[in-house]
Amino acid sequence: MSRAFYVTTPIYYISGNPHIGHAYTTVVADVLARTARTAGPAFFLTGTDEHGQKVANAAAEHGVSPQQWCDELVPRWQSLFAAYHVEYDDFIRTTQPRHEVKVQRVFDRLRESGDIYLGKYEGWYCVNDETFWLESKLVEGRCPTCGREVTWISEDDWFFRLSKYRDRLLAHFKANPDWVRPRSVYNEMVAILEEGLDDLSISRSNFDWGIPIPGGGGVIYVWFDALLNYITAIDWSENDERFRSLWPASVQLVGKEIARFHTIIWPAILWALGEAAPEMVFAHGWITVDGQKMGKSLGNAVEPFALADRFGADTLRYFLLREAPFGSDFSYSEEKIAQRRNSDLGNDFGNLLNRSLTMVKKYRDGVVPVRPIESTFATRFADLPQRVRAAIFALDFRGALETVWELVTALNREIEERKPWTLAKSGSAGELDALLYDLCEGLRWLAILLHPFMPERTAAMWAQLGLVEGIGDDWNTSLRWGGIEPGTRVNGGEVLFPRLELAESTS
RNA sequence: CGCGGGGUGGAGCAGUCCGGUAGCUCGUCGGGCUCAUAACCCGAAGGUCGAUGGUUCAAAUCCAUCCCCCGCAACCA
Repeated sequence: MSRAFYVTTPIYYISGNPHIGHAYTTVVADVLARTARTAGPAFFLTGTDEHGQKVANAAAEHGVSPQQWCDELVPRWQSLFAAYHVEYDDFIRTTQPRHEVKVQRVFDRLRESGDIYLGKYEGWYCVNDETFWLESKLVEGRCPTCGREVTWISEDDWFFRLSKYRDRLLAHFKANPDWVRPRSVYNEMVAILEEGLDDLSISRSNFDWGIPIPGGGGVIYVWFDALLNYITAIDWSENDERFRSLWPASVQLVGKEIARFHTIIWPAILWALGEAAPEMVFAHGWITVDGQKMGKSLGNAVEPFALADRFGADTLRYFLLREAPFGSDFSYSEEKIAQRRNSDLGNDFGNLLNRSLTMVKKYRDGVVPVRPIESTFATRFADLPQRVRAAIFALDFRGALETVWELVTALNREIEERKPWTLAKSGSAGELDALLYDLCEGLRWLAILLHPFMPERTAAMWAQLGLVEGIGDDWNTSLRWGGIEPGTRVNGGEVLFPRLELAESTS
């Protein structure tokens, strides 16, 4: 049995509320998973990262225990994903026993094998940032990030022997130039490796909100804990058959700021355990606002729930994937969302549905006419599904959508060229039948092809076409020209993407 | 000399790795059509590809220097 397509998002650190960036990554994973499911088994994991001092602090500020804090926040993340029509297969929380026992098991095994050892950590430490600094990084003896005083710390810590894997990592990068994408991130990681690696301190003893180190001696460093979620969730060390059916992951999505954890530390940990590195780590760019990075600390984070209410989740999903090449930063603005919505979704796509169904009703009493003997569309777009799918699996979502739009444009053009209103008047019934059939069939294709991107709107469209099931079926069978049954009664209905009036722009 | 990304018609971007008519979307202007969400279709205008120098028959693309913007630097996707 071949392995399932396994895609992961980072697990989200719940020191605050979710913002649109979290929805972005998760939506991308959802599109991948939905597309993969049209070809075979797929598994989509997301979740929350709940340990560490910042969570403990946030909880303390609100007068609740860290566990209570997490329990209250997790539903917000889950409802965010629901609001964006994300269907994950599993949601892991790092405070769940299924995770904690396996993290401790990893710790024990690596301590036995010698990849985790007890050493002495000495250095300058900034309490505020929870960060150790090299003497050379300090700015006038103070923390380079927050400017506060740093203190000299000397303590016994557990270390992961990261340096041991440096040569193997470098060789892995050289041998697999596409395993980390995009290229810019790959280059950056290679540069880091070429500079050399230090062993990684993986224990913390100045706070206790974390997974206890087996045998005592503090808690496990939150990143070491968090990275392991990708294998603890799929039964590593407990159900080998299941684990082997999913690991190594097909695609692990991360933000570019955490690429080093996922492409250097993570494979090293996996190798220490005797497991394979993921097949691909893709580090995407940031959504920026006015050219500035969006984030909690800047206070310019976009509130994702109100946005979904205002524009519709599917419009946002489309916008996020269409606007920029995946991997690059892109700037966000409501004006751009509205433009995409009106132009691509309303004018081109939604209006195509509307005008086509109107004609079917007007000229053929709402019934899909007889199948034409042959259709130029059948040959012209025979390879469209493969091209779309290939682009999606290459994580070129913009390219995939542009490819789909070739069909949108072709159908609009076909109407213009063959002038059904003239055919109706001149009594060219056969020709009109053939055209209307192709339009309905083309719309059926569009609903299927766009379903991974806009699951809700395409489902509505499916119903308007008078279709009931099969929108998510295997493309190999569903995307053959001529699939819609003659005699199908179309329903029509609400305008799919009503035009949005743009806010008056004075600039 | 910390690391990295970017500067292409009015706006936003692709193209740069593997030199050889500068492409796309939006906007603007003109025309067509009337099935449709003033939507759709056709056509046009508009760029010395950040600057300078170099390599070459040929540079947005390769090399060098410089200017400007931005991100990262062990707990922000």
